[in-house]
Amino acid sequence: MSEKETHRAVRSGSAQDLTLTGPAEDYLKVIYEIGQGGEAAATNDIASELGIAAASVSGMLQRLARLGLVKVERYRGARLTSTGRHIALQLLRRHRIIETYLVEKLGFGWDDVDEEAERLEHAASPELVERMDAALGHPRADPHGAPIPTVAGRVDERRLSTIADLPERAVARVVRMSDRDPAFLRYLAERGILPGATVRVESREPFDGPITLMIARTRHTVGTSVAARVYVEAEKPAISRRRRARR
Amino acid sequence: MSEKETHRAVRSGSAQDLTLTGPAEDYLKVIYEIGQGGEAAATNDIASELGIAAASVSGMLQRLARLGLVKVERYRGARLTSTGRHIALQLLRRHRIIETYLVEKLGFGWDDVDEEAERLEHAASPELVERMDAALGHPRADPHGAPIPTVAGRVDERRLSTIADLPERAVARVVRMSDRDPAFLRYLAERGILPGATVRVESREPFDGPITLMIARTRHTVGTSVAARVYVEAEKPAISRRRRARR
DNA sequence: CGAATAAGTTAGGACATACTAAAATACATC
DNA sequence: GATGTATTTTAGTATGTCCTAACTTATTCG
Repeated sequence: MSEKETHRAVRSGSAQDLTLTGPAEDYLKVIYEIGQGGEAAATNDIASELGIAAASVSGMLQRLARLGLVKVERYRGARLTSTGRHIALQLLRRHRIIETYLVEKLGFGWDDVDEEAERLEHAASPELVERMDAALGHPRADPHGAPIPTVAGRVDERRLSTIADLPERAVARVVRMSDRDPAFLRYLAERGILPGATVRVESREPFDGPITLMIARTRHTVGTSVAARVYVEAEKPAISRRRRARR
Repeated sequence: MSEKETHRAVRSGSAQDLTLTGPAEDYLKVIYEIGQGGEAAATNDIASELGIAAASVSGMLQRLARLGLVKVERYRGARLTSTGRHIALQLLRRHRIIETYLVEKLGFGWDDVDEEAERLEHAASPELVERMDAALGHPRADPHGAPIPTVAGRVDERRLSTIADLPERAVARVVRMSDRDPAFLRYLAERGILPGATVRVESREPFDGPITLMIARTRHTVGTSVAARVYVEAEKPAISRRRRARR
């Protein structure tokens, strides 16, 4: 049977018969996001990501551990169990499908959509999410380039480099950007830094100085804190490959 | 400033700067629905509508009274203030627009949609609801015939009669039906009892006995508890009027 | 009218979530 | 390896929501 659930009627958790509250789901999500590279998520990092006090996180981690969703090493941080991971991925799936739906079908701005999805993801039933997914034609990524996990919980977890990692003269394709801050997203959009765009690093100032980029034949200079939040992939341009093979 | 809100991040309440939790919103909604005719909503009625203990309602009513959303007369029931009424109407607007959207745009069954909307209405921002409303072309009623309040809080509150009120040989147009119970809605749909349908009372058995109806040239017999949950409006059919006038 | 019943309220708890303040542990550095 | 700082946990408290059990008020009916 499921845990006692006092307030919050939330649709049933995907994996088990387990029904989680909205806040509990949020913990799992940020633990997943922080712990991407396999490391444990630190209490403080979870707290600052959720905007709550570290002490509150300690308490909740114990609860999640009791539920078998995370493993906690005292003073060392938390790691998702496979059940916890599965729930987190379903939540990400929900979030990203909802975001995409709001942008594609209801005309929301890409900078504006995260907050709305943040609330809806806890209320939307699996059925609703699958219907949205079908209406969208089963997209692979959300408007910010984040990959959408499958119902089975599979997702592309490659660690991408950011513009801040690129050497001078490198050419790369923008894949994804962090999506929380609307002002940041508007800043990017104004400069054509969108998923799919090609950027070339013209020059970099030392000591984490500004980076000058060429985007769609226009030069733009951005700071490192911006550059570090834009993920890119090496261009694999079919043309140059073919050309090389021919020669 | 707004009330302290511990858990539950809910989009801001429409009227004031006041932000309510989901459960609190639900109380306002059922108090509105019960108190339609201007009477106070009894504690027990609220409790059974929400599926909780009467004692819990007493407590919550005091809280809502403190917030200025209801007026409570001890041992006599609760009545919405104008602020409370406004919030309740906005919630109904949300609920009904969401229901309509889910049916029209995402292929949900009309019998199936209430529960989903029940959860989403607490998470959807006013902006989302307005976008759905626009996408639907500003419908006046939801799929069960319930009128959608305007943003200003106006709504058709005429008290309709039900099939159970109709005398023999009466002809009426189905306007609306209660929407909670999926099985009930499927039962109606199978018999063509849908908003807009015309029904004629063929015969009624006394002592609240079954009622035989003619719907789209087919005879159906229904019990009074069904008949009492289907709201109708007098047909204003030029034909039958003319006939009577002739006699 | 007065007693039985129905309806509503208070008392006392539980649980999930959050807080602050104080104590415990870990880490980094001399 | 001792010590200072940063991180984490514990202790104690608050709020919203709900419960059961016991009490109070209202209503109904002989």
